[in-house]
Amino acid sequence: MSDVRLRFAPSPTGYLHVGGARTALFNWLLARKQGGKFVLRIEDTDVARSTRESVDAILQGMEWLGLDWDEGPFYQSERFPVYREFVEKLLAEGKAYKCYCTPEELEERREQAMREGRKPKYDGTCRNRTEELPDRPYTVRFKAPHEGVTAFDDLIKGRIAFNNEELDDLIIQRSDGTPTYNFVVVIDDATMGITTVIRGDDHVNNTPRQILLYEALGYPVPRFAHVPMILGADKTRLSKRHGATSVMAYRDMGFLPEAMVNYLVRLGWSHGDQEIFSRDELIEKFSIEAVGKSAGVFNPDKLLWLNHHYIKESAPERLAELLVPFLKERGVDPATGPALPPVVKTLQERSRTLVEMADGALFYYRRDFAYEEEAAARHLVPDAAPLLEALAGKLETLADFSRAGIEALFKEFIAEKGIKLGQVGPAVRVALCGGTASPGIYEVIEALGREETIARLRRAVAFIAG
RNA sequence: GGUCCCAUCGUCUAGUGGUUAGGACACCGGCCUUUCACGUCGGUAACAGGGGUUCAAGUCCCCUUGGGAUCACCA
Repeated sequence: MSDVRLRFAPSPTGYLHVGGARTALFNWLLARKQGGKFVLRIEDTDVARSTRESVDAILQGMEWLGLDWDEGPFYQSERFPVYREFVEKLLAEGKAYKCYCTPEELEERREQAMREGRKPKYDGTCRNRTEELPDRPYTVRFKAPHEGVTAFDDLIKGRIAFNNEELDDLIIQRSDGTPTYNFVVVIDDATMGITTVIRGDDHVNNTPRQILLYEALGYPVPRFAHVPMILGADKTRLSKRHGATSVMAYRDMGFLPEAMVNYLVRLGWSHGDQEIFSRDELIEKFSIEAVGKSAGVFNPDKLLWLNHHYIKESAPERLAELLVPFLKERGVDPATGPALPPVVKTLQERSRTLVEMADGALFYYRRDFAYEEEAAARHLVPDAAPLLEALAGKLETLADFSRAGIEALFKEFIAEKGIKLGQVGPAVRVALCGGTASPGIYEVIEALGREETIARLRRAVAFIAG
């Protein structure tokens, strides 16, 4: 147990995307590794863009990935009084001031500054105003120092320094009385006792002004770790046009959460040459310092490979359960055919996703499937009919109806007939599965069961007969 | 444009001054095999460029180039 506290603070304006999920994962991992607390905070100060559905989608994504939180979710929209209090405090202490400049004036000065080649920052018109202007709308600005340097040691990027003259007096409260982002993050992280802030590196430029705020407020400055963003194949920010960006979309495409977690953590982080990590191993081995500094390209192929790996490793019973919705989507009720776990077992090695597995399982549950034309023409030929019929007869009386027993029967059968497996195997395969790509025929027969196997063999015989 | 960040195979990365620059995905070949896969063996493929520092530089420093982030009464 330690007093380390981390947080994930998404704004609920959409689903949980892979970038956010990775940030959440890093936070969660570090919290678990150090025996600290992981708090979840919903940044919904922008009431117009925030939705309940989005909050639910984010929570659902976190749950799917197995990222549980110890405190929260806290909602910023419920903490406005707290923020107001801190604004008043800064105002009273002279660390903030009321600014009466209108958006139009600001915009105009900004443009003029740009034209004259100066920095487009607040000119400080109201900074030293002594009298109040009642009845005029105002924003509250933080009085930032104009000199000196604000620096911090980023856990990922190393030391980063900014000259304070680059910063201007940021607005902490809008004219409608609501607080702004850079202010509430600081108040929240400070009052929630967050010790390490892990977030996307699009926030590094916000960090110095936030540090100044911590100092003005008298709170200790947390440690920062800015994680690089995730890119698409063309090296631009990952977006929908690169494919799915929602983690739940990956579940729907048949990915396992452990594959997603393993993929996400290895994108930007490594531990020697190791590629596969169990959850416990990650908690043990993860370290934020080992996260790389540069942005990384999201590689669907590698995700697929990892998913395939975890599908091969998973218990058939678990996979069977996860597979049901995919089967139903395809109009198959697994209760009407062979038991699912044995079926899954025949498909694990050749399925990279549950979608592929569901497609591969269809033939087990469809009795009147059409044979693939070319396969039927090549293998369901007159010569094969007596062999299939003989096989059906032998199978009827087979005592040991297991994979091994079935294989022994086939060996015996081809020895008797003086043929090779290649002369009857393909026909059996087409008869049973409808096509030429399938699991091994012994496994298929075992999974299908005696009765169904015989029925399919005889159906093929009838098909050959015309 | 200002500020800040980044830079090893196509991609994810190992590498903390001395390596035949390693692994993984993808790709290509061999083997295995009743199909498809799995597996296995092997192969192609990288230090952005230029200056320093050093006996020695992918590793340290500087510059260039290239990418990116950010500059709101959005988060």
